[in-house]
Amino acid sequence: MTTTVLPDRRQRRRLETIEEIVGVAVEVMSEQGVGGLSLGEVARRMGIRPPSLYVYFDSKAAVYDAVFTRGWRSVDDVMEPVYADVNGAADLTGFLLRAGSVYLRWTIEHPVYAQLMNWRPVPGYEPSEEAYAAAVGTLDAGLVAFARLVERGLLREGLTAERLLTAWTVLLTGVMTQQLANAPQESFEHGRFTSTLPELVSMYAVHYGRTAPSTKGRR
Amino acid sequence: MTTTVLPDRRQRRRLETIEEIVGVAVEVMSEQGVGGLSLGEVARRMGIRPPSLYVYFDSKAAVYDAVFTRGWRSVDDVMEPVYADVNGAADLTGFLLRAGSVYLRWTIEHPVYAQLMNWRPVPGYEPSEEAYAAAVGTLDAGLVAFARLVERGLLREGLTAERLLTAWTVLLTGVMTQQLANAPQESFEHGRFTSTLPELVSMYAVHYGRTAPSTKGRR
DNA sequence: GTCTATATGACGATAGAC
DNA sequence: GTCTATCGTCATATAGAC
Repeated sequence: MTTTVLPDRRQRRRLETIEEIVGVAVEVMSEQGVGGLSLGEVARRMGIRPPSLYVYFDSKAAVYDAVFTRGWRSVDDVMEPVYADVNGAADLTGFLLRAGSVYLRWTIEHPVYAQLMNWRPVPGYEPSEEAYAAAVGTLDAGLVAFARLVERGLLREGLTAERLLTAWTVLLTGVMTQQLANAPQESFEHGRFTSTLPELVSMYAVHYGRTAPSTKGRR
Repeated sequence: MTTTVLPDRRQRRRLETIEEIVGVAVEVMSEQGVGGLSLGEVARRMGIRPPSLYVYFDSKAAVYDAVFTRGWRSVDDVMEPVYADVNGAADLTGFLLRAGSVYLRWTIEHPVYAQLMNWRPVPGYEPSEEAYAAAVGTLDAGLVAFARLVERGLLREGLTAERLLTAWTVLLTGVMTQQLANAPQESFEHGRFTSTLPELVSMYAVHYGRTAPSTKGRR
């Protein structure tokens, strides 16, 4: 009884350790910079020796891959309820405002993840094929949502969903990059760049929406 | 005669060496990543020993500062003729298209500079006050140009030049970041993100311009 | 202004005992 | 799965001779 340990329990423990490593790694990156991750420092904070980390990750790049993948999965999680509403959204502006807010808030509150996912802050590292697939998946979900907006007649016809989404992501990436690079300590609510979102949404909606979203003059 | 070396000549030689160091440093960064700069590698390529570099730069951060400063000065140089035309520009769209093209082309053709200037790719480095002043100067020149556009009636009144410029830089930063992070090898002309510039300019001009820029229907 | 020599310290990763 | 020991490499920066 005391000697028989279920394999499941072992496995669970192992997964917990992996998650702890990832969490501590993100913590180190938030203090030292994304490119300043050191496995020695991670081990030190966990109270173990550096070689023990290699039981769970083959290399430092594998740790970055884990952070990269978890980042995109986490974005999936916060965007999913937003995209689920794409059929019920009354107007384009409201939908984009919500989608943009949720995404941007996530990036401001997870700056380490956002930088690793959207910039190239780590010399010599680029995501593995598997890790990259997570990013593609998130983009695909966005594509589906935008295609639905076109179908519903909220977005201009004659343009591909890809093109509409590209312009949209350019806007969001611009806000995120400016905010994280120039005023990273500001909150999502009070950020000098994040607070331009409503105006950018309006700009986007006027240009790419099927009808002007809040025009009084109809004939 | 042979023994008397003019101080001017010494000084000139010294400045040349400094520029060579900066140039080789940028070369190394373009191969190893912006955060992967190594002074040993710079010395190796110059055929000198690492300690000799410290005659010209006090620290590695000073080299980064030099690159950072030269980057903004170089942007000043390419933008100056564009801004000089702000009084002669016929329409908003044309002016913004030219300004955006010149700026974005520069960032795509100087990716190392652009990343150092606009992202935070180097753990532990942030620009010194003097270096930062160069960035502020470039921004100020943009502010002056945008204020002039407001005065000339090409941009909407009732908004500060700051706000108009912020929205504009968000657009450009979004394009730059997406292009450099996701498809850095593509040229300015054929980049999948840089090629959206005309559309973004149109979007911006419709929203922030005083009159719709290319509307056929007038009554 | 260049060099040699060195201080000083990290880092990622592996071998192999327990 | 943890450890000790270590390999091999590289880094920034300084002291002091020439």
